[in-house]
Amino acid sequence: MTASRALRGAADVSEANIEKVLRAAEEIGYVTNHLATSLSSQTTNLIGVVVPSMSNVVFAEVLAGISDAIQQSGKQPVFGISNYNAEVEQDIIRDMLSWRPSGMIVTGLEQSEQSRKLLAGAGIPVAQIMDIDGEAIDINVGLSHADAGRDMACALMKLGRSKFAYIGSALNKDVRARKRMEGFRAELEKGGLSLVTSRIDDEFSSLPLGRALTAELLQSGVDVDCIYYSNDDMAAGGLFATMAAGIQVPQRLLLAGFNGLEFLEGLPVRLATARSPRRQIGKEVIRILLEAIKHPLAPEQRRLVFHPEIDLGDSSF
Amino acid sequence: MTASRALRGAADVSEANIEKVLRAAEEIGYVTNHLATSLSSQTTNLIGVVVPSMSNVVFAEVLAGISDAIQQSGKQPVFGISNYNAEVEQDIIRDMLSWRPSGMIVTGLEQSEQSRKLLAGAGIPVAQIMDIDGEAIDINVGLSHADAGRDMACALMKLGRSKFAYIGSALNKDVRARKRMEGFRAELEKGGLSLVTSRIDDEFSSLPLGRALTAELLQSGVDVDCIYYSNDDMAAGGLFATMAAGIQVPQRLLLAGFNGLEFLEGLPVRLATARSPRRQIGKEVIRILLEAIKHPLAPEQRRLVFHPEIDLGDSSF
DNA sequence: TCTGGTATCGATACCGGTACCGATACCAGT
DNA sequence: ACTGGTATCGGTACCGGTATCGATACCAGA
Repeated sequence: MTASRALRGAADVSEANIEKVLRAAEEIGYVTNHLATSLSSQTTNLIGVVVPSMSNVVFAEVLAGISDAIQQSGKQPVFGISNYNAEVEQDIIRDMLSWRPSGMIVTGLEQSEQSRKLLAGAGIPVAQIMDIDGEAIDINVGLSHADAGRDMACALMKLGRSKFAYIGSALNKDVRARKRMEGFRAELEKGGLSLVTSRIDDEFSSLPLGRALTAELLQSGVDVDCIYYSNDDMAAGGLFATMAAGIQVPQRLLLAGFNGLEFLEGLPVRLATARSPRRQIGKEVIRILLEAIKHPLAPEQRRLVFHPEIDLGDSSF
Repeated sequence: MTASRALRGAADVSEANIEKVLRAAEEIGYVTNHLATSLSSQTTNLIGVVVPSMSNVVFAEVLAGISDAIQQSGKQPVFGISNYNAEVEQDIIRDMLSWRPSGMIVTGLEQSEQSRKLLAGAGIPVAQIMDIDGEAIDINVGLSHADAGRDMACALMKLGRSKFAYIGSALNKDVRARKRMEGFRAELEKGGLSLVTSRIDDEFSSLPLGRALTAELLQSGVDVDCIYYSNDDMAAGGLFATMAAGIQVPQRLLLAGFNGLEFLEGLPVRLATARSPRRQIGKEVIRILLEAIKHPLAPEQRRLVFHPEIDLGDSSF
């Protein structure tokens, strides 16, 4: 017991003994067994985090935000990747819960029925991030993607654009991209307009895919003056398709994406986009979750909504 | 005990009892306590994985490869991010070991003395990935970055280029980029050449940074016909700087990067690069590690070297 | 000298599983 | 009836810590 206390820096141990224990620990290369610690104390320092993908910079940055914010707290994040698959997600959640984490963070609001039940019944704070269009289990930090789509449509119409196309990918998997598209379309219709055409692929979004779909659309000869993309990667690909086709962006054709990724700033043309507060979401969800671990939170403290700022880039005039 | 056996699907339990136990478990929402399981059985299904960054697509893809390959095995990866900081890495390693994982994967060969001691003394298989230029603790899967730099220099000289510049960033942190640069320079010198100029920044590599450094170099008026970048992101940024300056790539100025990232395929010009086998490294290190967990491996089985293939893109003629 | 307070220490019972091994039931063979 | 094998089950110790609480030593004050 004295050794245990000494190692944990607890009170009620004499200096001499602390010294002795630490030296002995050093000597034998002692490493705490967290399994025993956690089992015995009935608490862990684990925070489970489930995201759909890591190749996507957006989630990489959310995780970075989480990593940073969690540093001081003594907690440790454990990451899982669901590959946009609800069943995989459910397995990951079940597995994470079996380690008795002190909190959970999952992406989006669309978990399987079983996942929701597991999370709700775990007796720990659960945060759903990125999206707020739907009903949350407990804590909810994110933005309205439907609104993001609407806002962009609104801004683009204000710039005088009227012949819109949409280019996206994997909408069946990426719920949030779909919500943006639907919001975008709804707003167009409110303005008396509608999508002239669209291209939607099953693959995941990427720069080359954006380029290919855009090239195809341009070749089809349809007359459009603005393309809304599922995200920045796709839009950047679109830019290169227009460059190859000799089309002036944004003068003749305005391209708009979503996320406000850093690499946009290096492109030949500054495309329109909306900045998603990725790092901030990571940071804030940790702050709220850590509080919730300490004591129950009021409903209004369990929800944090961000409003992404639209950046029209070179398209602003 | 019967319940324990039934839940684990072990032998020696009657059908009737299995049924009964499973139903009861379902009813009370039983979730295994992995802490207890692991403490008792003295083994875990955890594999610790430490990478320097996740925003970098390269590591995201390595992790994806690891995730995929590990699926069937019943093991579970636990990721940690060191932010290119050896002290942070050491803390992460110590913390991971305290969970008694059955294997560890760390990035690169340059760990702190203490980290190496911890890993070597953990009594589990340890794999170091990405880099092979140095001495490994146990298992080593990767490529020679020094060779990658040399090979690229060799290929570029063969194309008749002679006035070389280097543009890179954060070389003090990114050891592998530095090794490429050094290999590149060594090979130039072997060919009787040397770097005309170079630009090295302290920030992490990014497309905008590559663009800025390249623009600066171009403005300085130094006469070069080829720039070697620390990686593809930087090179892509360089491409946009040359486009803005009206310089023909690759005819007048050849740009070369490293990694062979997917997004290069969407750019207006196909830059020179060398494909790093990122997913494969992830896949193979898991294969080897899982074997090593089962039984000790001979030295030659503990080392796997990849040879990145050079792709000159549009520069090939 | 006795009492009570403070600082320090250690015995013991868990935490929730699994390994190990002995117990039990049942059946076939002799 | 007895023996031995097989299938199934459960008691007990233990994994490596921590919580709890009582024991001990020492000192100041009455």
